[in-house]
Amino acid sequence: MINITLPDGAVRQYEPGVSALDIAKSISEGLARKVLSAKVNGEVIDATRPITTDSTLQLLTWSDKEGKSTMWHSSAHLMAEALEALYPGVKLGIGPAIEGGGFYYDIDLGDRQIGEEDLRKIEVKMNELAKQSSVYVRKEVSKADALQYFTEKQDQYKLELIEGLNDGDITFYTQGGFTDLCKGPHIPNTGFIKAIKLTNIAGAYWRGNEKNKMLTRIYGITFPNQKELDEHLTLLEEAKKRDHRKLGKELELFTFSEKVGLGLPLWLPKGAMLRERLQQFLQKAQMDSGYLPVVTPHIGSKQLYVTSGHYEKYGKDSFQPISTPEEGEEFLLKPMNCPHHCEIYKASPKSYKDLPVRLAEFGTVYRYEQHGELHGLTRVRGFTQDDAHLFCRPDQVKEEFIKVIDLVLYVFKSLNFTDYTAQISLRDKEDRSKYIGTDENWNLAEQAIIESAREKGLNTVVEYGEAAFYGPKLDFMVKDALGRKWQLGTIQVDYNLPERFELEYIGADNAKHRPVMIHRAPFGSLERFIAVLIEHVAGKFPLWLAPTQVKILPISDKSQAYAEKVAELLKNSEIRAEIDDRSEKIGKKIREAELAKIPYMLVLGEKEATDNLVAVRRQAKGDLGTMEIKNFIDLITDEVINRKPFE
RNA sequence: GCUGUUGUAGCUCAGGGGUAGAGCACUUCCUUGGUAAGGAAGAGGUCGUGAGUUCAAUUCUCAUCAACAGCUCCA
Repeated sequence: MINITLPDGAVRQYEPGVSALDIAKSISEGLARKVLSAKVNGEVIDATRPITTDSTLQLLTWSDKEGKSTMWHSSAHLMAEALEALYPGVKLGIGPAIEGGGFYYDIDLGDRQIGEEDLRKIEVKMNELAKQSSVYVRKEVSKADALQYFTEKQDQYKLELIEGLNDGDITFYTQGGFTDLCKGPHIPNTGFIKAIKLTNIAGAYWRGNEKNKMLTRIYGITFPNQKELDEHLTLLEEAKKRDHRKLGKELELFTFSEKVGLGLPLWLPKGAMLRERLQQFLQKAQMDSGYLPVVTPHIGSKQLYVTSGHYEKYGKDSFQPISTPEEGEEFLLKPMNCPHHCEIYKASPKSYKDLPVRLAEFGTVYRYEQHGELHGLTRVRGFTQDDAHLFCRPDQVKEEFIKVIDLVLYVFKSLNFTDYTAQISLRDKEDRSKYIGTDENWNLAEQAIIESAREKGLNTVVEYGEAAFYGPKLDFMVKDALGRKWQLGTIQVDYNLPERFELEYIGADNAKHRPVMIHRAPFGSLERFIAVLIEHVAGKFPLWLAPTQVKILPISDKSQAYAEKVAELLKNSEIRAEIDDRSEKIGKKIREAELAKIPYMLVLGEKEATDNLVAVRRQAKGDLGTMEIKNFIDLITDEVINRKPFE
């Protein structure tokens, strides 16, 4: 007998060779019907695999992340089965579950093209196959057999995958008439898949390489019942309503113009006010933390970027140099502020007592982004970084780095960004050719980041190959309405630029030393930050940021004079208020202010004018009753000072 | 840049081989109304751009530009 330890600590005894599904059945039939896969000694496997030794066991169902993942991966196989049935000769690439939910399969349809109608047909076929409750059968195969199978099938993609695998590690899974190369795990049978939705078709390069053939990727998602699918679709609809591109237009925050150029946002008055609020907020925090403001031009001589190394790395993929008409001098639109700041550092000799020097600038930069990359405000060609560069002594690096983490966390906290991941972006483990600088410096920098993040107790993930070409980064990633991840705050340790610019300070020993540079931007860029902010708050900005805080709604033009008086009082208290003096009914004025997501509305009529009161209405909440003007001002001021969220 | 989808009024969208329509917004007039849409009239578009097919193209075909989804990229 073997001992099976369950998550609650209970230990049960079974015959060797028992499966997770058998164990589930021994607990309850109901549970057994829900088991999708199992975690045995920390490894997720088929619920039907035999367990032969003492083990810990967690039964995975739809409520577990890994359970969902198993279901979706099996759904990808089900889709592949349907595709083979509908389109004989289709070649299959890979078909995994996706982290954010659902699955895809990359396929080569040859000369065939498919569209939306085809997706519906495939869904029908999948449903038909699912109903057969075909069992997913696992089989270990030798490399030779695996190669032979897919050679007969003439599937070069699978053959390529098998070539990269070791003999002995290869398994096939078969359900119904379909067999795929797969390491598993899978759900017990296709009958678990009750609701299917294929969402979209897109192109994807084989193995993610631009030089390879582009395959057709079909995305889908499945659920154990129709209700959950419907809920999921509703949720997607809701998310689309929070899209910053849609809200940016509706709330008149920003716009784009083809004539101005792609990816070059135009900030409208309300958006500009929001932006300025954020800038002032961060400027204040930076002033308090010993940063010094600097201002640098939007272009810099090409030589500046040759020195920094950016020209060699990105010169070809940048806006090309602009030249003077007579002398043929060459300048680049600045794609980053660091080189300029290095030259500011160099403007005067530095003593070790001067360090750290913290130079801050809201620097607008221009980068050539591939056409297909442009995306609302999150990926643009002209944007403003809340940039700063800290020049410090090696012994100050960690302390400074930690202070920067604190600043980023302060910013995130002030804006209620609680759901972020701190990503430690290091060099690619194999390919180091794309990085500049010595191994020694890289190791120092990577070490500094890892230690600082650990000391701050950040919840981190390490990503190899995500470092900048000159140094490792600590990136703060936040998701948008649709769950796509974006990098906002970033902190980078850099030993390279100080060398390239020959930055120095005189140490206590009266000798020259090289400072270390820290790049940091808590927002990342104002554009991207605001985009994510809009989606997070669904356009309902906290009062301290709201472009218009109060809309004054006189009931008729008899109350116009009183409305103006109230507006004046609010203005004196630095409250951003507007009067809606149109000859419209109060109901309509309220409706429009509600839709514009204005936090507070003041309904002013003859009653209020007589008693010197304001009737307050809160967006989405309704009538709050009347109060003294002074009390209303206090209410607003308190909410602004404490940076309360909208609720 | 690549694959696919889309492109009609300021916005959201309908239509369709015989040179265009709705709602909202806008302008004017009437209305002075108490917590999510008062009424009337008016103005507004060479149907993304260019070419081809046709007696005739906004509609069909091709190219091109842009947006969207994904891929690749992201100093």
